[in-house]
Amino acid sequence: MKLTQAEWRLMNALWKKHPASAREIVERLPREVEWAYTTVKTMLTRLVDKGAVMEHKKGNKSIYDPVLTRRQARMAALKSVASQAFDGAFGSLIHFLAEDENLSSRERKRLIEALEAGGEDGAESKGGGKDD
Amino acid sequence: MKLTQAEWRLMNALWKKHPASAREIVERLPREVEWAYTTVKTMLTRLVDKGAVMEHKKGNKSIYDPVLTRRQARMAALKSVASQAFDGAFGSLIHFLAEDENLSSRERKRLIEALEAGGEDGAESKGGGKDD
DNA sequence: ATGACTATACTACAAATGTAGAATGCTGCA
DNA sequence: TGCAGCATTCTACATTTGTAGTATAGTCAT
Repeated sequence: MKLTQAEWRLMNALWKKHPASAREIVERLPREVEWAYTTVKTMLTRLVDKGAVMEHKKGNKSIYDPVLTRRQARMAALKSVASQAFDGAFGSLIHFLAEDENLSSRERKRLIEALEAGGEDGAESKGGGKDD
Repeated sequence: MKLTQAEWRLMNALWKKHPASAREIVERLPREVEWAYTTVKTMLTRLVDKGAVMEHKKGNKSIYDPVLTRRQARMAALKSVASQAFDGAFGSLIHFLAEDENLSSRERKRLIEALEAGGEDGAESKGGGKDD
């Protein structure tokens, strides 16, 4: 499931806390984003059509929940970049990043740790992955 | 400079070897991509308009060279994903990848090495980065 | 020269994306 | 019990993206 720029904004707001009404979502959007309420509604409808979001009526008003998880969306975004820009090779993407000289050495250290830890399928896979 | 999916295809073909004529580019596209010659021309024109490619007339025919380097394009793509999907934090993006259990431990090892090596601003910054 | 190609330039058009207004309907309060 | 205000639904429209056709013009071999 690929999200567009505008859709990411919406989804980010929804993932923050849900279920949420359109009104709540509007309020949570970053300051720079000044969308009309109806704009948000339109996009929510499109997201529902795409199956990324679920709509549920509480009386006459709609509340929304994500169906697509943040993790899934992130994965999809990265896969798409990898395939376009790195010959589909994830490794090559990561390598590119690892070489980025703008990465601070603090970051570097933390990453190395994450990499070392990530390998052992210990804590992660047992369902504890916070997903949305 | 952000490239679209189709533009990535063109640019990938152009980066392979340049300068190149539209005809040559068409031929280098991956098999699945069966674009009409004029389609490629149209897109090349758009890329020239965007400033990603440079056009140079040799007699009556056009030959093209990338202006945007592969490295730049990759950076831009990753920045865009980071900003949309990872709160703008590069580190967080990398972290996400580091945790991906599908990463083989060979990959993992290579990355750790790259990270350890990448820190020392040795060979890289002195202009040796192969760019396109 | 003229015909067969090939290249370029211009135009077209559908689908996706970003953005929002107008019409209509509910709802709670003065 | 009617209106002010918010929600929902429909419709609209500009821009970007993907894809290609047509018309025109240069070129090379006969």
